[in-house]
Amino acid sequence: MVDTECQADQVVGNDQKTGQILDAALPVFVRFGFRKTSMADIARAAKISRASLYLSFKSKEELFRAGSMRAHALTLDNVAAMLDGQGSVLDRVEAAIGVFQRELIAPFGGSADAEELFAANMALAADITLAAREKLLSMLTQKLIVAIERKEIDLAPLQARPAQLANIIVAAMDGIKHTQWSGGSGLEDNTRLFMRALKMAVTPRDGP
Amino acid sequence: MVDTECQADQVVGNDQKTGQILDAALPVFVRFGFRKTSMADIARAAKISRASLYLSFKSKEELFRAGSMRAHALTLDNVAAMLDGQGSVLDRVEAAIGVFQRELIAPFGGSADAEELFAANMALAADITLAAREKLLSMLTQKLIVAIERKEIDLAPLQARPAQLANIIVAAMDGIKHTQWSGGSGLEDNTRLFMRALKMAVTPRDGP
DNA sequence: GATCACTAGACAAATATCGTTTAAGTGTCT
DNA sequence: AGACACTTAAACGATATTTGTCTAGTGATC
Repeated sequence: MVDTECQADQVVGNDQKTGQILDAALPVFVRFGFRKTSMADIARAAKISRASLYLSFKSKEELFRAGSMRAHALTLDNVAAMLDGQGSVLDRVEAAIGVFQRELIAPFGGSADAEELFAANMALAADITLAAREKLLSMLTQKLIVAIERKEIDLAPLQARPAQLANIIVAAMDGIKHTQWSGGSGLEDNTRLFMRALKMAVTPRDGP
Repeated sequence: MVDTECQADQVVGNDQKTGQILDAALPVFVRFGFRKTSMADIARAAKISRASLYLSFKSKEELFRAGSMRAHALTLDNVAAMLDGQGSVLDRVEAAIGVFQRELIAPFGGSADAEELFAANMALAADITLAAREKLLSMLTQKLIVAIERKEIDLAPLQARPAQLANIIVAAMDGIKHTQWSGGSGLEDNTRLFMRALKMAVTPRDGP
């Protein structure tokens, strides 16, 4: 599909210059959407010339793809950090998903242009988004497996395998997100409610 | 310079349709600035066809002028209400100026596009902005005169006439505004500080 | 059925943007 | 000084978008 050779370099901080450009470009994209954001806008935000942009990225599309990739990579780092933190598995999972939501969904939250940016992302960088979702899924699954081994949670009553559980968590998160876009109460509230229910379902009972 | 015949009709609620359009258009202008806002954007926001926009406004410029006029008119109404409220003159003046700042300055606050919108406003609707400033000035002056008659304040120590005092209040507000645009602490804090100082200067002393 | 308010769509002209190229401007290293 | 890498402003043709106008409708109300 897409050549991944040069992209990996431009994701985080490998190339310092591209990183700075993307850091400046992302807020502009978030604010104006893809279509209304011009290369001149990005150049101004990054405090370099428009010509220099084309030294680092060969098109607006590639720049956007790199930006999307960077945003996803940085968020996944933070998600991983959350999963390695303190507390019970499900608390950490909840916190991790909170990070994922806040950093990749909330910024575009609700406004009309959010749709455009989301659509552009799917049109130009669907593979990146899906890959990030896969990564999130595997990280969650891994943590769940560890928790099961430590008998911190028990999936037997649910008759679910770890990957399945991780799957419905992410799916629910996604569903809640889209619900909220059509106007609802709180994005985080619904997520927490779901996690609370889940926690009750998988917590081992010491009793008979 | 500018024919004021049809403008007065389109300011507040005289023509209901134009009012609805402007209410929808103003946030779009505030968000994207004049240049990046297209007639299609406004039509979408107002939930009417692009063609219909031209039935109410003969150009994007005229629509913007009408929008600017409406914003100023509505704000001046609120300012007048504040000036007719409770409390001492200077408290009411402070509150009124707070309204003026919040509704006409803060929305465009600080961001890079604010400059563009402000510049567009001055290029296309300078007369409206200046007229609003005149109106504000005369309203303040009127209230100060009444307060002086009631011996609520005393301008003699300052050796200032009411119009002069109103003038420096508005001028200071303007200066504070521009200072804050270059990044500072609080717009309202500085305004309040100024008003506090002013209050001490004009409050009559009962003593010897 | 006539009238009214509105709309979708097409249209030329004006404007904006994209991506490329050129020539010149930086500063650094030898 | 000269070679060098890096950046830039300016200009370019090629598209793409926006503006403002116009026509041929649609649907509701009288």
